[in-house]
Amino acid sequence: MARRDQIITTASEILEEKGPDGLTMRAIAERLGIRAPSLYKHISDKRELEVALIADAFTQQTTAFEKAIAAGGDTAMAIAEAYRAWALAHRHLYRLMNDQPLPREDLPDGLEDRSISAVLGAFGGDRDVARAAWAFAHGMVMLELADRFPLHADIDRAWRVGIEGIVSKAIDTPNRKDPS
Amino acid sequence: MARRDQIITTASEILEEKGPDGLTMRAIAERLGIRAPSLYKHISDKRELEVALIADAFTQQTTAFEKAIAAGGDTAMAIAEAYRAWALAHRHLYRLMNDQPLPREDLPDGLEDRSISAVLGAFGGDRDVARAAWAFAHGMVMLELADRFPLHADIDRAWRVGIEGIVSKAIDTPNRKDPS
DNA sequence: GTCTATATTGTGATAGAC
DNA sequence: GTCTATCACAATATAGAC
Repeated sequence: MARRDQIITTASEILEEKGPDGLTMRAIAERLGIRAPSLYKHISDKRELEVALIADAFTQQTTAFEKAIAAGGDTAMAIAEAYRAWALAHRHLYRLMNDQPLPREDLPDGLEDRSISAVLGAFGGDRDVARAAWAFAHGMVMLELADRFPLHADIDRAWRVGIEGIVSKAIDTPNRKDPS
Repeated sequence: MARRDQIITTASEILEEKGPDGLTMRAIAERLGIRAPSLYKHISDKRELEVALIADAFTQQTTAFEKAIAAGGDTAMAIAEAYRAWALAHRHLYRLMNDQPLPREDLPDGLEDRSISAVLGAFGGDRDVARAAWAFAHGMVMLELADRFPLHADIDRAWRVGIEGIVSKAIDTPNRKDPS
């Protein structure tokens, strides 16, 4: 594996283990057995590293959606479960990729379209409904990651209520298209 | 105004203007015309300051809900609009208060109950439905604050779809109570 | 492609004089 | 309750030798 790829892989491991504050150039270098300044022979700055992590994350997430849809069943709920599972398994990466504007220029070509078209069918092709479902899922995940739900809260039922309620609006108006 | 209160007020102004990275002890002191070490005669550390900001924020937000409800109309949608408006007007404070576990011990007594009971009626008294609505609102706001919606997205319609869809689940099962 | 040495900048916080 | 002086630490990044 090329050194650059090792650096990115190592960075992603450290991010998940130690959180964003633990992701320092020194920490990456140390785990690779080299000194921090040597990293700059392979990447130009830390931001380039973050962007690479975000791009990888999106590819992973899209693949997870496609798998969930291929498995069949209630599509919207299956996507929601895949969304939650992926986020909880990559909590720091999830925040990194969703807490700032998308670096679209640096994402693999066509990835965003691939992700959207995988998911859109489950919401009657209505992009506003799909966006509402996305926002709901994002909110549920962020609140769970931040430990903001009370202990006794029935998180599974909140997911069902939200997804079913929003999907029902898609069925009401199945032919709406996105303005462009 | 007591010095301690001046410090908290100043901190909140700086947070909103410069974001969390701009909120330094030196910046607060400078705006007050004193030196940073002097702040420690009034507060014990920076965390105490943050907690005070969070407590103030909750009081403000709860009052905003109560006003929206008192104004009448579609209650759930009115609360949603108040939620969005408050968050957009206090973007950094909003993140500070929702991105970490609640420091419940340091909040004014009864405030959380006051907020919940104000809002719960709009969701048929069903706490899971109310939680779903909260998550939806949180997700919408976070994505809007992070600039993650495309320019042409119809954000108002997404809000309507989400709130109406979730509220409809409350009407389906109006008598459900929270487990305790 | 790695190293050492270092620049630069920043943070929260304490000691002790006045 | 304010000050000066300073600690202790950490971060990203560059220069230049090897």
